Amino acid sequence: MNKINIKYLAKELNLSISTVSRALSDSYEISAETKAKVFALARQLNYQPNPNASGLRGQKTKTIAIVIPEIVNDFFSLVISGIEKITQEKGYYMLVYITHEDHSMEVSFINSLVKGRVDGILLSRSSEQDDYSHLLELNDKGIPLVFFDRVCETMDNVKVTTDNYESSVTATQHLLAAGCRKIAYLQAPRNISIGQLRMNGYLDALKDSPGKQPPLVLECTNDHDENSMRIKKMLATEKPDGIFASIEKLAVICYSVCEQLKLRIPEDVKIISFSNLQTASLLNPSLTTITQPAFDIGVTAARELFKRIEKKSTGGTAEHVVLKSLLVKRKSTSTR
Amino acid sequence: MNKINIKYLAKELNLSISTVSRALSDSYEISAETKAKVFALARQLNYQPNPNASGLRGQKTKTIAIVIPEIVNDFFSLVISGIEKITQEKGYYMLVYITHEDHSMEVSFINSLVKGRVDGILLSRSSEQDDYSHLLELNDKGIPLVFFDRVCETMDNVKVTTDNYESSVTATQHLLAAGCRKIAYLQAPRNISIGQLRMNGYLDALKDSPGKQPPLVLECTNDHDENSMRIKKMLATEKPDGIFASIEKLAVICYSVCEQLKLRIPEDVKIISFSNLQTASLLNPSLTTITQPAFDIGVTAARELFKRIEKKSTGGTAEHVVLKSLLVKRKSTSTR
DNA sequence: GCAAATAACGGAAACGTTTCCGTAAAAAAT
DNA sequence: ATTTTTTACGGAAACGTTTCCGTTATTTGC
Repeated sequence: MNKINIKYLAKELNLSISTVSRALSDSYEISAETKAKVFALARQLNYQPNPNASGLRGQKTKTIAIVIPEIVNDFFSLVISGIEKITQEKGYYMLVYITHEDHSMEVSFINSLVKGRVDGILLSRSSEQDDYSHLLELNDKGIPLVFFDRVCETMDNVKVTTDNYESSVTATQHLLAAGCRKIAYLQAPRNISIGQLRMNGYLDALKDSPGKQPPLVLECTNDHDENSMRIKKMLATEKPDGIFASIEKLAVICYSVCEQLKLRIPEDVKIISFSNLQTASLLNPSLTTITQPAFDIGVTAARELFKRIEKKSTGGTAEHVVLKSLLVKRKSTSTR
Repeated sequence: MNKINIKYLAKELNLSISTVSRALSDSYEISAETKAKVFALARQLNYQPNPNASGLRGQKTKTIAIVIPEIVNDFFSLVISGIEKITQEKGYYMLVYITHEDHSMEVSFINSLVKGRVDGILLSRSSEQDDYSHLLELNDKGIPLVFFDRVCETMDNVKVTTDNYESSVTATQHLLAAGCRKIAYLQAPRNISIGQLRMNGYLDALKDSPGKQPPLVLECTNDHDENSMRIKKMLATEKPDGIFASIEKLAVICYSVCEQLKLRIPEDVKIISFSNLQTASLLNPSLTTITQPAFDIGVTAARELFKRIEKKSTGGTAEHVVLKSLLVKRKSTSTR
């Protein structure tokens, strides 16, 4: 039924297959009149080249893959938006894969991509395991790979992140300036690359502070209820007057826990968090955030990827693009 | 460099190409020993079939497309999650396209898919224009198409929606029971299929109410600031004591506007909205919602799609699956 | 005015699968 | 003991492109 292929066009126009193909790709070898005729018929019949055939022949797919840990999350949604914008501009397709923070899913998915299903990959690592042989294989096969947000420090690929360390310093200083004397840091589970940077920012800011208050780090897990319990216990025993959540999810838990413990925000405890929550300003009370330029991260990462795809030079200058996050002050850290 | 194909395996094992291919697909024509040998080597060399080649030969792509109006939205994120779950189970890939509520983008994307890039399509319509010839073409070409949420009523494809009408009745009755005497309905822009159903529920609920209060419908646009202005004006002049937002975005605007006008929620005006906001319970005040089973919508729609893909019978029984939404009562409609 | 360059096109190979068809040997049926 | 069936495999076509190599005409160079 789908007989509108090059062969059909060729027969219809009394031309050879190669001529039609060349005409469609606007080759210089074809006369203007012939091109016009071919284009006219192609448009009239709504000819669309078979992607499998061109992909098979040219080893191109016009498709990129994006691998993320989760999707019900405004940060990743915004990143996807940004990537999608560039992808559409370039006329490419976007394959989405969600690892659900499961390293083995990341591995199996990447392994299924090494065979030329996509022209390039955008990746935010699931959990920061030491094992990244599956990613090295991509480099071996020459498939461009660009990291964003949760990168692999030890690999020599392009990375797009934000100024995690500096932002953490800023956030901590903001809490200090708001009068906090005991600031707890909620550490996100298993993601060394950004997690370590953020924590270092917190630690260093405390170290440089006038009061030199000792750090109070609460390690969190991937389990919501477990985190809730730990935070509740920490709030009850340690009684911090400031909380710095390294990820949004933990800040949200704090809100619930504070309500349970009848702790008032910001009077009893001030809260700040890395977050891209669209409704941050509508929360009760509105949440002070370090907001990452998520959309720009997507745009930038995609642009970097297409540079490699088009140049076909995967190696070489492995830049590290760092975008700036923004401190948005709201009521959860207000002094009154 | 990517020389690990069937031909290579065949040469290595001293077998013919066809034998290897059949062994890999577990054909009954191949002896157990041969299969074992082939599998062993394939696994050892991490052989992955070339998707373009199999796609070209078999007209299969192991890929589906999902087309949505936007992605920075918990409803659609959750739907994607559900779809992705099934897609992973089936070993398929998922192409994502965002139309940004632009009908022409929907058309051009669908047109680029008719040529066998995907085995099936999941679609939530952008704006409900009358023109759906591009979708009819999919049926002509035999590419399975399943609608979800924003469906095309007049087409004979599978549709997965929620009980929009009944939920709207419930929501309106909830406001009535909370004592509202003047309930405004915020109508979402341009999407007849669910929009009309939801509004009808509101209208009918009012009609059947004891007070028989007249309807108060505010038509909204796709422009945030414009909506904000209209809502502010409506609140100031009409002074409703209840607001029923047909989509989440409009409810969020109400929160901002109410703050500007110093209107207290729920004392001065109660608000209910269709919404899948994850942070609904953390808003100031927490928002009463009609919550759609977004994840289930994704799962169901994907299952329906795979039924058609596997049966290869696009026509036939075009069911309409209706899932139930849930009324979650929170403070924005509390009576005290 | 003849060799050389160019313009415009056709034939066919190649990409990696899957599958139709064929066929030798072994097993089963008569 | 011969015919028929089954088992297990090989050869080659086909999917729809792109591109390498020709091959004619026509134009250009000298």
